[in-house]
Parts: sequence; structure tokens; C-alpha cells
Amino acid sequence: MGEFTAPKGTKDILPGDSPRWDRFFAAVEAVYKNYGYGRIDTPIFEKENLFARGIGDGTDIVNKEMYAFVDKGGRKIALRPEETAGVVRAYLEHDLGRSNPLVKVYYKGPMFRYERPQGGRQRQFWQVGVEALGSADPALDAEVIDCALESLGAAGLEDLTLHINSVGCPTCRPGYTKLLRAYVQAAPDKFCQTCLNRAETNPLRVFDCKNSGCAVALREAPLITAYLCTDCADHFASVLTALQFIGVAAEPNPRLVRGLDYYTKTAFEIKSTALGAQDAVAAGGRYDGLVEQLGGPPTPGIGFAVGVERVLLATETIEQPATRPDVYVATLGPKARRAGLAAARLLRRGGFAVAVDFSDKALKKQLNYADKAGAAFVLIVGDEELASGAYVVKNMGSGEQTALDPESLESWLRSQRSEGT
RNA sequence: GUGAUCGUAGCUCAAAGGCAGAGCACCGCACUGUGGCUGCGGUGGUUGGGGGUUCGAGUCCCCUCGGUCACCCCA
Repeated sequence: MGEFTAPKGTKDILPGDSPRWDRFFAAVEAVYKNYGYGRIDTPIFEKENLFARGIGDGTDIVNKEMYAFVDKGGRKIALRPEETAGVVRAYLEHDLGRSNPLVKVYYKGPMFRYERPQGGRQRQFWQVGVEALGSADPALDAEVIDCALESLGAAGLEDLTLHINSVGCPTCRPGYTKLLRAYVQAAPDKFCQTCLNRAETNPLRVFDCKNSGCAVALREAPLITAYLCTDCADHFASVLTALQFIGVAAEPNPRLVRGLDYYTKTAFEIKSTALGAQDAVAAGGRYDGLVEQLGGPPTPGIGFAVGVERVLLATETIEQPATRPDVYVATLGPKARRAGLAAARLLRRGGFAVAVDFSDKALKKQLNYADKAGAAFVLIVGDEELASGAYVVKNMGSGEQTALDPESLESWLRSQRSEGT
């Protein structure tokens, strides 16, 4: 290992891996388009205060995990830790809501969080996701969740579970968190120090504690479901009904909470049983107050994000076909190499994937390379072929060889291909 | 950020303080212009890095870098 290695928590995507990534993106993007989402690309960095304002400056993401720096112009900049804030910023900046009551966008790209890496958690990681801005209808929640599940299914994931909750809204949540805080603080000896701290700062998160003592002590704790305001309770009930109606199985979990401040009402997580502790492959929810929070008109919104590396980890065992050339050009000598290059150029223009051999090794070796690359045909060009004007094409499956003049190569290969299908 | 554990050839892994190895991959020969199979041979290492203990360290100790697991956090 030399001096230069990829920074901690980052990974190269090598040519051997990239076909899996390509297939993943092709599969999920097709689903998002079917659900009516158009792609949006926003900058990888934004003004730092966008995230502080949008995600919440009480959150760990903003407090401890942001890649923030001052640029040469003295601007405070941060690498994006998630995409929703950037999308909402673009939505407002371009006034997308003016000409369209329901704006639906999807995104894909790298996100950055300064965390301690482990399997399924990196400092630079990829997310895809969607955001729908402009409707508060609970049926939209169901459509968004369905879209998330469909895209994960298209990516090859099985054994997914949908966990769903309502985290309330500014009308009802404060009253509930007050109750929960009081519940914890009434029995300080039964809870760990972390929970006691959380009771102070973010009471909902006590439900995340893995400590068995705390879990026992929380058994009788008040649950948010019972304290939602009429609006939130009706909304949640409608979402569950809609999911049931379209046939999506959901596990309501009144202890499910989210780490980002902007979530309101519907919050959900999709978990894969194929993963360890980092088992949430997708998560999202409603953020009806965020647009207003960022200076826009009151506009409801909902979306989700998918952790691409996590999906790829969970589908790792699925067999992936490699990309292979249609034609491998074996060349014997510099003159033949030029002729082979010309033939390859024409074939590529005709839509064939062509690899030219530059090794100048024995034909035997070149055929060996072609075999390893998985080529369907090998075009042999050497002194004999140059002299006769007829190139040899070898079918690597049958071993059959055909002599053809260079002009008729393309049409011959095309006829072979249509025969094969 | 906390705790634990691991790091040996391109890859997967051996070597229980005493000669750094195997399989796969790669290169060559049998087979000089015809692949897959087989046989034989070969290249390849500051044992992640630095320091220490010891006659002797891949192995023990300390520091550091990186991975992994759990916490934390979250996609």
C-alpha cells in the first residue's frame, strides 16, 4: 500500500463494480419516471446555513457530521449531507410551484457525512430519492411509499419491511414530548444517562435506546399515536387505509422516530433483513413545514431517500452478468493492427461493442484473451488476410470460421446476431 | 466521538517467537497463425506504516493509518 489511498470512508467504484451500479440506476430511475418524477440535479455543496435552517441545528447531522468550510471568497459552504434541503431551495429559487401545483422530482448523487465508517455507512455515499411538493393528501403519502417499495423491488431487493408512524405536527407534538419527558424524568433511576439527556433535548429519541432496562421502563410510556391532533390522527389513519387498499403491507410502529427536524406527520423506514445494524435501505416522510421554514409560502411536501450502497450490499449475492464485447479483433503485426482498428471503427459505428488486441502476442494468446473477455466473435487480421483481402471471423461458441471481405463484415455480423435472438 | 476486533502476493487465506507459504489470477513452455482442458515451469512481498522488547518478531508491547462489528447516528 502506497502513500496515497482513498480518504477514510470513501470507496472507488471500479469497472468490475460499475455494471451493478448502472443496472441499479436504470431500474430505479425507470420506476421514478413511471410514477411521474423528473430528474433534478442540484449542487454538491450549498451555503452552510441552508442545512442548519432546513435540517435543524439541533440535529447530529448538522452539529457533528457536516463537511463545512470557508471558500476563498469567505463564504461558508457545506457539502450536502442529504438532498431534501437542496431540492426545496431549488424549488423556491426557480419558483417551480407557480406553474405546477404538484412538483415531483427525483435525484441521484453523492452525499457527505463525517461519520465513523462501517459496513453500509461511508463518509461519501450515494442516495437516490424523490420529493413531491404541493399536496397534503394522504393518498400521495401512500403513492410515495409504494414508489419507494417498487423501486427497491426493481433493484432486486426482497424481504423488505415497511415501518411507519406519524410524528405529529407543531400543534400536537410539543404536548406529547412534554408528557414523554415528564414520564422519563419521573423515574430517573430506571433510565440510562443517554436517555435522561435525550429526555431533555429530543424526548422522542429515547425510543431508539437499545438498553434493555430503558426498554422495560418505556413499556408503559405514553405513545404519540394517542396524542396526535385530529388533523394528524385523521391523516395517519387515511395513509394506513390507502396503503391497505392498494395492497401494501405496513407495520405501524409508534416508537419510530426520525433524526431530521423537518419531518411532520408520516414518517417511514424500509428495512432489509439482509443487512446488519445499518439495515434501513430507504426512509422518508412528510415535511409540511420545511418550505415555509426556508422562506417560501406554506407548502406541504413528502419524499424519501434510498441508500445506494446499502441496496447494493443487500443484493450482493445476486448474480450479475458481465459486459462483454460482441467482437474481439485479433491482430498480427503493426500493419494488421491498423487494418483491425479501421474495421473496429466501422463496426462500432454500426452499434457493435468491439475490442482490439494491442498485445502483439501469438494468435493463440489473443484467442485466449477473447475467450476470457467473453467475446461472441473474433475477427482475425494478419498477413494472410491482408494479402487475400478476406478477413477471418471465428464464432467462439461453435468454433466455426468464415472468410469475409471487410465491407461485408457488418451485415454478416448483423445477420448472425438476429439469428441468435 | 466510544468499545472490540482484524490488516501477510492482484484476490482468498496459511505460517501457534526460529528458512514468509498455498490456491486462484498473471507470464512462459509442451503447442512458432487458432481459445476453453491438461501437464510442467516462472514472476510476484518493505507481512499497512513507525518505534520498542528479544540472540531472533508476520507473531509480543506502544503509537499511527485503514477495514469490520457494536454503540452512536442514519440512507
